Amino acid sequence: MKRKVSMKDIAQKLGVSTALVSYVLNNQLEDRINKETAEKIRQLAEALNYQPNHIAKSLKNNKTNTIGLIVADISNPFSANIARIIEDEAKKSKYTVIFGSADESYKKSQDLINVLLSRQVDGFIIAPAENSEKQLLLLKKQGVPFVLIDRYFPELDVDRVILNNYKAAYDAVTHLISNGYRRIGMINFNTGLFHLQERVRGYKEALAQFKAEDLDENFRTVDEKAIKTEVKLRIDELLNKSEAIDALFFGSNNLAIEGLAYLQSLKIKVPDELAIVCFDEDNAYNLFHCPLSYVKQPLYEIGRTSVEMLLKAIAEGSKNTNVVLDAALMIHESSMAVPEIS
Amino acid sequence: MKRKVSMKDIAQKLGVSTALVSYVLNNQLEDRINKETAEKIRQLAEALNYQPNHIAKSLKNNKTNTIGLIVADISNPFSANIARIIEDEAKKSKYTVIFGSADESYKKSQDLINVLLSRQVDGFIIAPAENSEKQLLLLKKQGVPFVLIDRYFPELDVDRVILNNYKAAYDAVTHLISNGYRRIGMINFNTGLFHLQERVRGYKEALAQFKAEDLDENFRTVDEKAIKTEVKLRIDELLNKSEAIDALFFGSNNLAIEGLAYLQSLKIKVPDELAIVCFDEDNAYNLFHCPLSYVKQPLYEIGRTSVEMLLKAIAEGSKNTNVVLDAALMIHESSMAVPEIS
DNA sequence: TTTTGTTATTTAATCGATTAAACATACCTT
DNA sequence: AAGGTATGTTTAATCGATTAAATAACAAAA
Repeated sequence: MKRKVSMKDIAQKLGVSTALVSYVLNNQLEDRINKETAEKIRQLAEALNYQPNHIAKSLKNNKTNTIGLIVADISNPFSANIARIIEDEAKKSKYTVIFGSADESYKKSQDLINVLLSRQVDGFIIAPAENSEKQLLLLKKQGVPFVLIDRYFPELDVDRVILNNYKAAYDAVTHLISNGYRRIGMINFNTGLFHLQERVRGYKEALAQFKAEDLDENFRTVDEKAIKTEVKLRIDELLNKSEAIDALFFGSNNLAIEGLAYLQSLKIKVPDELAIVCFDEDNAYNLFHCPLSYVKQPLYEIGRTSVEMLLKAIAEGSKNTNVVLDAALMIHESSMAVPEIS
Repeated sequence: MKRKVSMKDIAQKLGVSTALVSYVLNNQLEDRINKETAEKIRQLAEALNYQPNHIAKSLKNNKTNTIGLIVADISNPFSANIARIIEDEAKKSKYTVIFGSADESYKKSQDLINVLLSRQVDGFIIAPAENSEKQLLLLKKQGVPFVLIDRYFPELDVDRVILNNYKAAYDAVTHLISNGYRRIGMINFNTGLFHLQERVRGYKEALAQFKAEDLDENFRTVDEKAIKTEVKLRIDELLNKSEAIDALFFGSNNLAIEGLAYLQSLKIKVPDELAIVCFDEDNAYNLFHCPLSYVKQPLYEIGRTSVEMLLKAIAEGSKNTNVVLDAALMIHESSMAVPEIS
C-alpha cells in the first residue's frame, strides 16, 4: 500500500511547520492564522487528498472513537438488526463499531474483550454470555465504560438497556388465556440467562391466574446446542400428552423458527389446532401459513439508548443507569381462534 | 477510564528500559537477554495484567491487523452470515473486523471507505454498491488491498470472489423446464448490478431452449426501495395474465421473502398452482407451507476465500485473482409438482 | 597488554498527529 | 525610546511501542 499523505508532507511542500498544518486543518487558532497561508494549506490538503491518520490521533488523544460491540452471534437476525441500529447511531457521533460474536461462551467473550481493549475501544455494548458476571465486574473495576443490552445480571449494578421480559411474557400468555386457551405450553432454552428466566416467570405467573398447581406441566426446555432435534422432541411431548396443549409460547426467535418449521411439517393448523405466540420479530414469520402473534422488542430504542448511554458513560463516567423498555404484543391470527364450545 | 498499564510502567518498576521490556514481551533477542531479568519482566507484566496498546503498535508498524468489511446492510441475513464467517476467518489470523453498511449508496460507500481508510485498515472486503466502480478504481490506484465479494464489475480487474450467477440461474430455470413448467416467471431487482443481470441472462438463456421469442414476457423487476409494494404488483401481473405463469423464480432472498409472504396471503398452493425456486438460503424458507427449492450460495467458501485472498494481497500485493464459485441447486417440493397432463 | 568476542542492556529515533509555550515581527501608545 | 499588544508561526514534548545502533562490562585470545 502506498504511503499515505501526512501533515508533514503538506508542511514540507509549503515550507511551514506541521503544527500550523494541524491548526489549520482542525480549524483552531483561526483568528491568529494568516488567511492566505490557511487557504494554501487547505488547498494542498485537498489536492493531495489528505486523510488524517486516525491511529496517530487516537494515540495522542487516548481516544479511538470506536465502540466494541459484543453479541452472541452476528449472524442471528436479532443481533444483526441491533448491530445495524448501533452502527447508524454510532456514526451520528463519529463513532465506528468493531464487532465480535461470543457464541454464548464466556471464554470467547473474554478473549474478545481483551482484543478490543488492546485496540483501545472507548467502550463496549455487550449482550453478555452466560456466566460472564466476573469479567464484567472486572471491566467495571478497570473503569471501562460499557452498557449491557438484551441480557443482564440482576445483581450487577451497571448501565443496561433491557426489556421487561417478565411483563412481555406475562402479557403474551394472559392474552392467550383471555382468548380461551387453557393448556398453554412454553418452550424455552435450558439456560441460566436471567432474561430468559424472567420470561418463564411471566409465563408461570400468568398461568397461575387460573391454574393453582403444576405450572411446569406444559413447560419445556431445550439445549441451545441441540436446538433442532430437541425442539421437535419437546413439541412431540406437548402434543402427544393425554391433554395436549392448545397453545404454545416460544421463548425466542430461534426457538420459534425451529418450532414453527416443525409444526409446518406436521401440517398442524394454526390457530385451529394450536395457537401460537412467538418471542421476537422475524422476517420469516411472514411465510408461515397463519399470520403470527409475537412479542416485539423495541430494537431501535434499545440500539439508540445503548449508544447514547455509552457515549455519556465515556464522557462523564457511568451512572449505572437501568433502562427497562416494554415490548409490544403484536396480535395476529395465530392466537385468535374462536375457542370451540364443547 | 483508568490509564492502562504500559511498558514504561513495567520498565520503571523494575528499573530497566522500555526497550528491554519490549524485547522480552515479544520474545525477541532471546539468546541475549538475561533469563532472570526476562522472567521478572514477564511476571510483572502478568501481575499488572499488561495489555499491549495495539494503537501504538499500529502507528509504529503501519499495520493495524484490521479488515474493513463493507456490505449492503449488515441486518440482511446474507450479509450477516458472511460477516460472521469473515469474522471467524479473520480471527484465525489475528485480524479484527470493522464493518459498515453502504445501503446500495455509492455516496455512503465512499464515506465508509474514507472513514475506514483514515483508521488505517489493512484492507477491505467489499460487496460493492451500484455505480461504485470509480471509487474502487481509485482504491486500486492508491494501492489499497481489497477483495470484492458477491457483486462485481466485469471490466474491473481486481481480486474478487463471486458466484457463477449465470449458471446458477440457468440451472434453476432448466430444472423447472425439465419438470414440465413452461410459463416461468422471474422477479428481479430493477438494478444495474452486474451479478443480478447475470441471473437474468441465465434465466433467459434457459428459457430460450424452448421458447424462441419474447423472453421478457414473464420477466419483471421491482425497485429496491419499494420492494414491498412492487413485488405484490408484479406477482399480480404475472398471475392475472391470460396465460398465467406456472412457475416463479425469485432473483434474491429479499424478493423471495416478500413474494412468498404475498403468495401465502393469496393462499396460492405451491407447487400445485405455482412452482417456486428462490435465490439464496434463508431460515425463513422453512416456515413456508411447502419445502422450497433454492439456489444455495457457498457462503463459507466465499468468506474463507475472500479473507485468504485479502491477507495474501496485504502481504504480497494483489494478483487480481478472479475466483468464481458454483452455487448448489437445492431441490425440494416447491418445484417438483407432477405436471398435469392436459 | 591489546584486541576480539560475548553477553546484557540502553539510547534515541521513529510512526503521525496534537498543543502548550516560546519566539519573532510589526504596530501602537505614552 | 521603552513597553505593550496583536499577529503569525515554530519548537519541542507527548502518546506507547519498536528497533537499529550504541554502549558497557567482562572474558578469552593473540
